[in-house]
Amino acid sequence: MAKHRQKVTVSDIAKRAGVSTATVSNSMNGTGRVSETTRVKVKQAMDELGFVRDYTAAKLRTGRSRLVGVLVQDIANPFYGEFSASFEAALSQEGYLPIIANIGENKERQSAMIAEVIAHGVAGIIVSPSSNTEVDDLERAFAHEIPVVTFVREIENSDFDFVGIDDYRCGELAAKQFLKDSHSQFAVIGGLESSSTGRLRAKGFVDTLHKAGIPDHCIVVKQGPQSRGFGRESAVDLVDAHTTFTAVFCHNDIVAMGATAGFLSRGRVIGEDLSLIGCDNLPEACIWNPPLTSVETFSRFVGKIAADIIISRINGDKSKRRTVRLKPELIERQSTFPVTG
Amino acid sequence: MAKHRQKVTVSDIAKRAGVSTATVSNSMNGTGRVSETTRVKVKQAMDELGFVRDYTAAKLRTGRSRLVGVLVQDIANPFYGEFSASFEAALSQEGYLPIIANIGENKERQSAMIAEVIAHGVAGIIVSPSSNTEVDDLERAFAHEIPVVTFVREIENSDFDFVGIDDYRCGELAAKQFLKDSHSQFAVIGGLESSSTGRLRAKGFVDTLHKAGIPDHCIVVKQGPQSRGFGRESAVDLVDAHTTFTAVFCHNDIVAMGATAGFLSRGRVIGEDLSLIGCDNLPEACIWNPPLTSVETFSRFVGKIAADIIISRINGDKSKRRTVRLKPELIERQSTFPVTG
DNA sequence: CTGAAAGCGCTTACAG
DNA sequence: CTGAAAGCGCTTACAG
Repeated sequence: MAKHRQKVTVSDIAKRAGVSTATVSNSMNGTGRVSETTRVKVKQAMDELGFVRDYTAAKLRTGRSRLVGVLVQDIANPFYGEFSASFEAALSQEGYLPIIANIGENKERQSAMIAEVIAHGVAGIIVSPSSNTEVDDLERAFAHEIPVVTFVREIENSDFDFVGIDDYRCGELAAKQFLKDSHSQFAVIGGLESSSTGRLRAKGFVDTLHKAGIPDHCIVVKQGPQSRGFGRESAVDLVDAHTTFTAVFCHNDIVAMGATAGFLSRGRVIGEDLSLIGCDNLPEACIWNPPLTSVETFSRFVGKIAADIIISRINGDKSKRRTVRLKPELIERQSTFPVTG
Repeated sequence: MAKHRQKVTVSDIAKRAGVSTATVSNSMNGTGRVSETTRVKVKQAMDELGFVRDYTAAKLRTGRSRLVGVLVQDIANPFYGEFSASFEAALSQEGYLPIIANIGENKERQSAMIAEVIAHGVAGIIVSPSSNTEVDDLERAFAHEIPVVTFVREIENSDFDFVGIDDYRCGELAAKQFLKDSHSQFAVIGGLESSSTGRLRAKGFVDTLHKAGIPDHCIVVKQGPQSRGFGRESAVDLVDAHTTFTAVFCHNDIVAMGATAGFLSRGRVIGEDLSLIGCDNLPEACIWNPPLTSVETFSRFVGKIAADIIISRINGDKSKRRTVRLKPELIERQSTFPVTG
């Protein structure tokens, strides 16, 4: 095992290579003009001494850093897992690394974590805002001139760049599938009115049913968090309350998973007694029981695009607000089926 | 929207509060002795001016930081998602934040990312090592006196703390279940010989079968990466090669998912034609088709314990190597069933 | 209990 | 193309 060595600094390299610290810095950053021979000498000195640069010192001096703050509801949700993997890949290709924090639906923690990542000197922040977030809550970053990109959930009337899915269309696609299958009584489970995704997915669903002449009393809506637990409880509650419906639209696949289990616990089998549609099309959805009909929301694209936008903002892009809304696609599987008779 | 303000520094606070910078620093860090009245004055000045401390400057001066590097194979794997959520929660409670990087099975990227997080000044590193990783590959961190904790995959004969599961026992549990169900021909899919998890899970499985008198020619082993794709391909290959077996042990649930789909594409239905056991007991496993029998590997506990260990090391704990191997538990569901006749 | 000053490791005008 | 020196925002002996 190697000895613990003293930290090797730019000035050590400078001495070893017989040049100034300025030249070492220019050489490793590709700035200024450095002759080819000097560059080689510097490189060699670095290798010999085992130099590891200190971004911390560089950040202090320049104000620039290669860290990006990532604030998500819950990294354990596979949607965010896929998102993060894709985001991290794009980021690291450009020499950046993510600092990740879970914030749930907790606005106070969101504010605290924004302050925290700023204190750590991030060059930018991407955030899937907690429900009820208003412009002011993310304001602090602007005061520090740190670019902010929102994703998945949009903050209306804000200057924040946004990348996500057309959530209204998600609900619309689900409703159209159910109408095609001749359903006439419906339930919606999950999604918070206080988040754009919750509001818009439900609205797209309900509006589309209304347009098809379905009256309000044939649609029951259970709003709530995007968790397995909420999906399960809601399913049980609906059955126990003798609510009648044959088609269930879940806010996302995690909720759908909970609901599937909840219905099963009350003897209602998805794909036989009930049709069910989720949202996100998680990789596992195709082997669920039954294989889940779900609306694809392209987590990996969202991650890639979010990375592209934040990097361009970090690099000084001052153009006006950018919003990207991907078109969702419904993937039909065996959890939905036509009503017969 | 607030004006872009100048950065507020400790010396601004000092001026505003009518004290020295030393007093401001002591006041916010709880170091030295500061009178109650002074502390209040300083706090007030910070609030008025909107002070956000700069950890970067503090790190440069003290050498201490509140960032931890997290290197995983793939954050999109729900096992690592659950792990990270739990790890981040425990970490942030102590005022630390994770920098996350995916490294896959790429040793070069692993080395590069270790250097990278060190350059970013992390206080510690936790890593689930790429296959074939040797002590030397993680050595660099020690040279910088940065504590390293390995998880999931163990590097034998190393000084690195380790937290993970008893992988040999995972294989043993799966084998015992199959034997109890009277199977006599077996397949193993996934897991690399060059990683401790791959090697030990397979070994535990095969050893247990041997002990029960099962000859080698009744066990086929398909080693490979822990991916859906490998699971799918292997399943197809096994069927196409007319290999006979009724019981399949998959390295983890992700591989099991791919294998399930692969077998299905060749007309072999898990739970009817074949018994299958996965590893990790992902939250979704209970609603798969069929509900998956899986060995629980306690991702959340692993995350919590990893956080506890790295924090104690950061805080100067110099005691000898710590290894934690959690006992796995088999959760029986409908993907396994007794052979009849 | 408080203040003045040095220094962490970089980068960057500036002068050569 | 290169070098000497200042300074980023903190913390920490040290002197009072």
